[in-house]
Amino acid sequence: MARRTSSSMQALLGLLTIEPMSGYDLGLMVRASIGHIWHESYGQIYPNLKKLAAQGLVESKTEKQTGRPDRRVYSITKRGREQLVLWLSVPPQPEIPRNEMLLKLFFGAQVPTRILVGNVERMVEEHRALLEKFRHAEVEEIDRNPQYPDAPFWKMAARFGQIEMQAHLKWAEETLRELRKIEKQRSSSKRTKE
Amino acid sequence: MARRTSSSMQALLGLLTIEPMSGYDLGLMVRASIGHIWHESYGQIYPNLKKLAAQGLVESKTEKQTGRPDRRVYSITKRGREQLVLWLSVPPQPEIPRNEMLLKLFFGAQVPTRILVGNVERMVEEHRALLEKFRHAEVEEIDRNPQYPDAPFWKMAARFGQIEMQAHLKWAEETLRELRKIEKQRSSSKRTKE
DNA sequence: AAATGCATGTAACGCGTTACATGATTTT
DNA sequence: AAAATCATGTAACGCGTTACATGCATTT
Repeated sequence: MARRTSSSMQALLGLLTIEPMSGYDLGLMVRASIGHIWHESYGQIYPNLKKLAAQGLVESKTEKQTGRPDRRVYSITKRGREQLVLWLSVPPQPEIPRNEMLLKLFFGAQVPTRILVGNVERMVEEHRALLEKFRHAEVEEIDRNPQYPDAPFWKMAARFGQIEMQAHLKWAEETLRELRKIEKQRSSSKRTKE
Repeated sequence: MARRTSSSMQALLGLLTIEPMSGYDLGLMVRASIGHIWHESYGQIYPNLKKLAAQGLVESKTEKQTGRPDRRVYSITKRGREQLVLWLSVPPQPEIPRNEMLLKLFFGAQVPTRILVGNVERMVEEHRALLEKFRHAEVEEIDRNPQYPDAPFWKMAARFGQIEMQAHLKWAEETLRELRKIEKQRSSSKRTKE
């Protein structure tokens, strides 16, 4: 049996402690606010909300809206909170690493250096954009609720993202310098061969 | 259709550029040497090697051994190398984040602080152990082949791991301080209530 | 007129892990 | 005597993505 505690459902349960939300809202949230911590696709969200409801961990009511489709808003139940605390008390399993960019760099000797340079440069751009986006979203969210009991924990998670990204950017700079050195060496060794 | 370029097979193909290896060797390698970059389980490795062989991207020969089971050693073919270069030239897709530890911290208000402290402390221990392990493995591997064309790229990948882990440890220290502050606040507010 | 946003959902499929099976040898 | 190491493999299952379906309202 492949038992894995399905952290997907627990994540949804946790997010519903913040406030009642629809599946759509949850999707927006993982995309906009906590995207650097956790991701869920809608293909996961909707079925899992149903399952949570079947287990009595959340309950839903339909909100009629004019002009747009009805919203099915979920809120966490008392039993849901109890279940969440259980899950939160289990030590998190460490990440299993699968960094495609690093792997491709690891095999870098097989391809022209400019491809690797492009990869790293693209990563830098993406990182800068993400850093902006999440810093913005988090600062807003935290400052909107100054005395909120969640605020300090959100800040810690946000800090992780910032510190990690800074480290990645530092590495990227260092690596780009190295790659350009290799590029020069290769082109000069080509010249001496001719 | 869910087409995902199955980077698992490409990873195996890439590793076979280093030297011919058996499935068992590949498993050892991802566990010991490049474990912070990439992971594969044996349940993936063996079937994927078969598929690669069926496509003519690798070829195998059986090595008889006395006393222990025969080894099926795979080597990459010319077509395999061509295929690998194609894959290496495709921009890597960014990681999809799913950090269980961070997520649990994000919901930290729901549980006693000591649980979170425990989680972070466990992470620090794991990180220190990994840092040791991989630094060791990489230094060995790189220094064993000083003039090897792969060496500079392996170094870059190794540097990534080091820089990232340092950043994580820095964050962990900072976070432990914060958590202890919160712990004190909570216990003092409990006293004033009594 | 076409595209985007709001909103919920299902089906198909691929990927990956875990567990199991086998069996000899060496270490504890 | 039991456990670990070497070595290859298969089967079952869960997780997650992608693609598709629907349909109205607003924006371009």
